[in-house]
Amino acid sequence: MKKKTVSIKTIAANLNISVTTVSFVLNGKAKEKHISKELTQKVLDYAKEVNYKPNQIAQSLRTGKSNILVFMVEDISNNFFSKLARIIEDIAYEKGYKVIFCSNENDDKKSEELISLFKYRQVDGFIIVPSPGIKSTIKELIDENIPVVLLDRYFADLDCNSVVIDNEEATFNATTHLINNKFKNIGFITTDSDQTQMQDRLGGYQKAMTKSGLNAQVLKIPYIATSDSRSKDYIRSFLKESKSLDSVFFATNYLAQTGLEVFKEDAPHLIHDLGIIAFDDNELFKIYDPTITSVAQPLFDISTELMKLLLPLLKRKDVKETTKNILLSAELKIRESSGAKVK
Amino acid sequence: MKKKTVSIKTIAANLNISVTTVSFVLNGKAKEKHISKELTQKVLDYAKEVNYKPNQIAQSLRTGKSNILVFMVEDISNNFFSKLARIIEDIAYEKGYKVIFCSNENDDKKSEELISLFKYRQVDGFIIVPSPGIKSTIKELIDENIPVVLLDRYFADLDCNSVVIDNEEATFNATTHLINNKFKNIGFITTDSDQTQMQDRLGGYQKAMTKSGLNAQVLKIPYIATSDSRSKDYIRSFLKESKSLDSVFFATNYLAQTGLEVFKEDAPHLIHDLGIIAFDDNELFKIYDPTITSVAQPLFDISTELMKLLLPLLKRKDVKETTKNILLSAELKIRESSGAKVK
DNA sequence: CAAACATACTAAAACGTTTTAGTATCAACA
DNA sequence: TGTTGATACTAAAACGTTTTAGTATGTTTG
Repeated sequence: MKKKTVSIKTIAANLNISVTTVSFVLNGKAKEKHISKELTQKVLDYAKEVNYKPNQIAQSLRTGKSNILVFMVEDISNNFFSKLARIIEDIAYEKGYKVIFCSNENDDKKSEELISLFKYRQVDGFIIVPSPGIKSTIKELIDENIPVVLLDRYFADLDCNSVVIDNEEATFNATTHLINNKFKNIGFITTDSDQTQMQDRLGGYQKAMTKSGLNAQVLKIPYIATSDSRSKDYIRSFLKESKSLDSVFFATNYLAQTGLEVFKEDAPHLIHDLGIIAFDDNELFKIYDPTITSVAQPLFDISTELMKLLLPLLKRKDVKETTKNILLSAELKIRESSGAKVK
Repeated sequence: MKKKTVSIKTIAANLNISVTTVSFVLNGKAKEKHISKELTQKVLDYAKEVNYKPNQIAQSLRTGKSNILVFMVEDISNNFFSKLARIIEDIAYEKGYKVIFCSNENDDKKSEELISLFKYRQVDGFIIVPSPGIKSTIKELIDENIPVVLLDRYFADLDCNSVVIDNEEATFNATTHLINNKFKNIGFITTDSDQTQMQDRLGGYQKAMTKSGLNAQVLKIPYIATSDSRSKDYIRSFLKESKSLDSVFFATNYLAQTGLEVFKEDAPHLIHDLGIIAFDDNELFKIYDPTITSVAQPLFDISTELMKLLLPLLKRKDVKETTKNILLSAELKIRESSGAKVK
């Protein structure tokens, strides 16, 4: 009935030895600390018998390590981030870390609150998709020697570990692919954001257009208008204004989704008539009609690189010694929607 | 340089009072414990000045509460679960709880490992999508007075809080909808699982078929074969064997995805010719061609009901007092794919 | 004027670990 | 014979809180 949780203390008491000895044995320091073979075995056996599990809270308090990592993204329900989360979860658990996920909605205030929250919760490390204005907060973390790796975007003039894809290369290649397929009036639909990933994506598109002597046609949707209804209106106007468009490049997965919805609602034929490329792949793109060409980020590589950066930092005394910026290439999944079916 | 973290002890020392007093004030017990207005204010002011944040690990150790909840699902990268996660995250944070997500892959061993892990990590409560064989593990949790709410499925003969949708009603209605639209040879593609949610879904389908005097045609794909390639083969055979099928009902979102892929690969016309319903909605279904009819689970209601059950338990002494089993209705999103376009 | 009560504050234990700085015993060496 | 060194073990502090059980005053009350 009164099933007391078994602690090191109870083990020590029941075996008539000190807690120190028990602790040493349980931490595998028996040899080093000159605990006899017999006693060591006795403790081990007894611990197993009573199913002893260390109280990790107590361990954390004493050691200052919580074995908890934070994975902070824009929105955990976004397919891209949840897929990453799944992979990171596996790697972390294998290494004895648990992961707390949270969504910052790309909002500075929320990001800062969450970071502060977890800092005082003594988490061991952060993987962060930073909102635009938290450079100084990130810097503080680093200065306090707390391991951080940035994901998806970074701050140009902040020396911080990061894993991002080569967005410029990706959109350059994708745009070039459209151009090679005889598309000429390629519209680029993006968000009005200063963040590196969006700037780079825009840059790659512009570079490809310029290189081919084509006219860039860009729609920047204010970030506030990400709510479906309003961004649909922006897209509608854009399509109306630039009547000559023969193809559209969506710079994020949710924009692609919204855009396809607009097509579906207003003029279904556009889905077949226009060339379409979406940034970020989706499982359903390959079974859409037409199948949708997309820029697929290497989920597995991103996750493993993130953890390859973060894990060593957790052991390190000085976090700042070496910072690395990993740049990965995205893969263009060429499907029907970018095919050579010019009007 | 030497930025010592500020603790209750340093506050007490600097103010020349006892830690007890500081603790009382900081916990809002000043009045109750007869701390004078002046001193109370002094402590409050000083704490703010030095930006004191309690060490939650220490608090947890002392109080036995971690303010951490576990949200354990089959696969956090599955759209259904990640959407739920996002909502639950918000509710939890608002109430001062953090959430650890984990994926059990519907595997008993992994589920048990994770539960054990978190139990000894002193999490305050669990939301669990249980794998088939962990009834006794769940029972142990309850017996140890640890708050648990089951999600999506449950154990028939275990008295445990749960939030599930009325799967039988949902598939009954959906199947009936197909029947009303003149479909007669309706195939039901599901997994070979004994779990309640799958049994109920099958049951609802069968009930509707029987009621209309139609012949049930069911494909049960072994759970092990959930890997794409093998389940595709099962679906292919099923379509070949039952040549007369005029419609298909997919019992899970990943089966729908796999099925649509098979159509796309083998006989694209089927997507338009067959009646199609998928269990679980997907953002892209409403922009597919044809748009796909689906059974949409009420994500918001499920999440809020889960938290409405769990939160009070966290405060309660005895978890077993009242257990509630919440049954929610799913919504049939009627779209083109189930329309009256019989061959 | 003593007992009772209210007010203002605190010492110290407790939560369950880890780790430093020991002690005690015995053998070996010189 | 006394120092050195290895072996086997432990007491107690520390991590930062919360909380129980106080103490020391001053103020009513019968």
